[in-house]
Amino acid sequence: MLRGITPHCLDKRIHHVELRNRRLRWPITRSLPRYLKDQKFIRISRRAKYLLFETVNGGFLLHLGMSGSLRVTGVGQEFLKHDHVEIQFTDGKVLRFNDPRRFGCLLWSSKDLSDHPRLRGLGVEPLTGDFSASYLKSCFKDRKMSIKQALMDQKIVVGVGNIYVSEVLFKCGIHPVRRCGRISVQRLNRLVESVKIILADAITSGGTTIRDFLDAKSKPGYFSQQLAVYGRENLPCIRCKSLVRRVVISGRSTFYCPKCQK
DNA sequence: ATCGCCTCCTGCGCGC
DNA sequence: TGCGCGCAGGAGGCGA
Repeated sequence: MLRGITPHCLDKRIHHVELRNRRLRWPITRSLPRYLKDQKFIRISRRAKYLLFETVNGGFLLHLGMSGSLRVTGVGQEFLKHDHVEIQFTDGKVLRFNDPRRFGCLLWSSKDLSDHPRLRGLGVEPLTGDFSASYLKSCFKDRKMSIKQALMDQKIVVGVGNIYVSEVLFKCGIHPVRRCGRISVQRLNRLVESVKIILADAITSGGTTIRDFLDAKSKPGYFSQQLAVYGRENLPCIRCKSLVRRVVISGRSTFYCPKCQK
């Protein structure tokens, strides 16, 4: 994602910004076109599920929600349904933000973006050394919530969504309703390993490649045929053939094998 | 402090 | 064939 966008947008003069629909999760500031005109993005980075676009005078956080996507195309190309923002560069390229469900957001701030309230208090990045069994042990100490909820808590670790949490817990053999504070360090080690493998896998197989950004609509980054348990209620577990169960935890479907996961 | 539940929105798949 | 309903997801925010 980041690598696909950056070469087309970094250090390019912004010629014009078109706001076609401001009503996302939070309204996009009306002033965005004025703020960005004649500026350049001097840094484009990522934190958790946010992309950070910075100019010398401020910048914005962009969250894709679950249905959002970014495209790089040429000026004058036909708009797609749900293209909400277009940023035109002086070289004739444009960046478009499309989000059918409008769960995403674009938040302008004139202050240091890394200090933004939306980023404050976020947990560690899962694919770094900060995410470890000892880290989880300290987070989970005296906590009663289920391991499923704990893994999806962005204040603990970022990037684990509802689909992948089922996959992770299946892979390491932990029951989704198990209390997080009552898991041995040995099992936490397996859990950490599973998170890293599942997420790295997801990025490789479903993550958007650089090529996808040029005039192609990118699809959500997961493919149901590669999911081991998610969505497989009453189908045989791929490991032991027991029937996969579905439970609702904090309002979200959760899938697990009653025999493989304890 | 911590946790459970509701909410936003659109597209899709299902059943009638 | 067509319509309408219910569900799916990330994460803030509120009430208990």
